[in-house]
Amino acid sequence: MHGKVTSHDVARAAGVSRATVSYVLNGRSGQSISETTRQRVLAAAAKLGYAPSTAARTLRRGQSDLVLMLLPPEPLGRALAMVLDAASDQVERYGLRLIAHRLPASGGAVDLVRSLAPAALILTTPLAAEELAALRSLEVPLASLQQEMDDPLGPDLGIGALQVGHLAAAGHTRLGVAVPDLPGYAWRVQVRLAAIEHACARLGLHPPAVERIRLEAGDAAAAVARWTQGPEPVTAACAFDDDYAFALLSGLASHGLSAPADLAVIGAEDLPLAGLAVPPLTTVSVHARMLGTLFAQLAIAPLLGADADSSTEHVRTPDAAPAAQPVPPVTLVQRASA
Amino acid sequence: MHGKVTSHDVARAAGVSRATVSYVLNGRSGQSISETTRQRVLAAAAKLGYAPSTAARTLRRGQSDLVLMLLPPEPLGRALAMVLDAASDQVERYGLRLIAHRLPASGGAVDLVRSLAPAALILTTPLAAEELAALRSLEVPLASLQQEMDDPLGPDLGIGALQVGHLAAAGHTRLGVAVPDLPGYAWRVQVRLAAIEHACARLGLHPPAVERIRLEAGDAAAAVARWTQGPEPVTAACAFDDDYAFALLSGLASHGLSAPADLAVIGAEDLPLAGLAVPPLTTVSVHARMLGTLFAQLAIAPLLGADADSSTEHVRTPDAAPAAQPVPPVTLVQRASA
DNA sequence: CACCGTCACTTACACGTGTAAGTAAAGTGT
DNA sequence: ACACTTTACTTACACGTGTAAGTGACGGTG
Repeated sequence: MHGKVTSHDVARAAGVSRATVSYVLNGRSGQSISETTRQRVLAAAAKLGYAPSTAARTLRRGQSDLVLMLLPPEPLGRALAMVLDAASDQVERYGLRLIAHRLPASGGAVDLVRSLAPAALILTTPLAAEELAALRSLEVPLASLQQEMDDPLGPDLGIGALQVGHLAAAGHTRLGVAVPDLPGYAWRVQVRLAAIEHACARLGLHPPAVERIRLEAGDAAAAVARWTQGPEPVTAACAFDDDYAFALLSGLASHGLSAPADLAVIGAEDLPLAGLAVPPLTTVSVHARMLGTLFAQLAIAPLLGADADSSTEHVRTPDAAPAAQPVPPVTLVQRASA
Repeated sequence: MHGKVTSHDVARAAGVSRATVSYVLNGRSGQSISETTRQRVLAAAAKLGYAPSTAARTLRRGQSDLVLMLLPPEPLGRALAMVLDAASDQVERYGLRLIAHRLPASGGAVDLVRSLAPAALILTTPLAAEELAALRSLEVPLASLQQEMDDPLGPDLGIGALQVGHLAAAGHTRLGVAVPDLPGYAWRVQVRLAAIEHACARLGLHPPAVERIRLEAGDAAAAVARWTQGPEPVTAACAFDDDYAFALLSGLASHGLSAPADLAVIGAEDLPLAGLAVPPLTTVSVHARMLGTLFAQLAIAPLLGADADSSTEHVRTPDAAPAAQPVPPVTLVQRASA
């Protein structure tokens, strides 16, 4: 009952051959097993606490039952944490398991995937083009924020467009943008800025005034000062994050100003804290759980399609219908700050 | 260069036997290999892009090079995300890999560990006693927040004691505590409350007045009202989290009160936002990165000790000295709110 | 009674790796 | 010149699993 329990042990305990055990536990269709021995095997397996070795099973099948989620090198934000959560739930409905690995900045994703042989891959962080190409050539089903999301909503999920749209509808024409200047966030910042600039151009607004700040009152205050002074002041600002929106509110307060009168502020992510700010923060809510479910679905879909093939029929169909909902993954949450 | 590259392919390309490539790549000490063939093998492996199959290697060794970190069912907070980050860094210095798996509420940790055969285990979430016992009997090196941290600092890392100590030093004798009422946080809440109650008793304060609230302005305002009204009002409050501290500040504001005059408020976690609150939040900083490093070290240590044994000598010694620092993992950050 | 199909299994092999044991040639000591 | 160590490999096996192919026994049909 302790150390290692193999199917051989189960077979001996049940008084049958090892193959029989395998047939019983995997419910192979082509084979017929009498009900009595089937029960005997099941009982023996349960009693011994048998858990098949993923290593051996993976070696045999050429593919494991793990879905690998690659995380960005920077620490996870709340949104990504919930994506992980939801994806994990979804993946388990198919009898698979989700594991996450933080990708070091040095790369090495390809080797990991080669050696782990996961059933599917979920990318939540951008990769070098050649690394991505190498991954694709590995024939592992792959869902990527970088790529798959390119078409439907743009790689920033439409956050930038929603922010700009709301501010423009309120009559603002000169916008500011506050983003982190940390290297780890470079790609996401670039994507967001592109989306915001595109939206401004489409709506006929002036090009946005970008400020790269640290998450400190001083930095935020300086940015606010640069925006609000001068002949043609910025009247509204998009924050990269609710965190940065908080920083802007704090910066305003340190000048004796406040939102939305002196500067409208809109955040992104809808943190639990957003409603507690003074004034309550208008923000863009990211339905992270839904995104996670969607990602998992995208990654697993090819495995289901190949159900007819002999290679990957170990993927269970789920109990309840999962059906990725067509709800937009981001929505505006209007409060008082913009 | 595409699909699967096995050591057999490398051997053929280098014109040697498969065993030779294994000896070369694993740098076995007992064997002697001529420098010329060694280079030939290395070149062939690099050219073909060979990555050894973890499955086969794990099967052979009986133990994989993965360190498994089990995450709680609830979404990760910032602190835990940074623990993951740091642990991942530390583990990779030893040539191992860290993967994280979100533990479903239903359990099933034992089966996962049995089948994955990880080199070590890091628990960041409590398990049922019997499940923990089963894990321990698996002989996998295990570092657990639940257990290992019991002695040095108590399972709440000393956060509660630090909070109470600071408030007591400022002359407060009647304290309130604000904690979440979400079921997912039940264990952590219980641990924190125990620590706070213990600290209050030790310092001769009155037993704390506990309020279980949701992260909403209304709930927080009600809690503040119950504390501040009455014949013997609470004058200071410990929040479970900086999030809950923000909620308390918001609750105070909605009554026209403010910290620390009407109610001193102390948080925990030192979010980036903490310094941006009005007033800036006094809080307990958790050195999450250091904790992560420490955990990883704790988990890996048994593998290093067994270096003399033949079982697990594939763990590399790190390039730089890692040396878990004896710095306390939590420190007080005094700002204005308490 | 011979024949055939179905049932309920068992035997045998492959997956890719690490490593103990074997082997042939070259070097070394007396 | 012969034994004996050292060098530089190769051959062979085991890890635990999934599954194709094989094997009796049994039941039914001609």
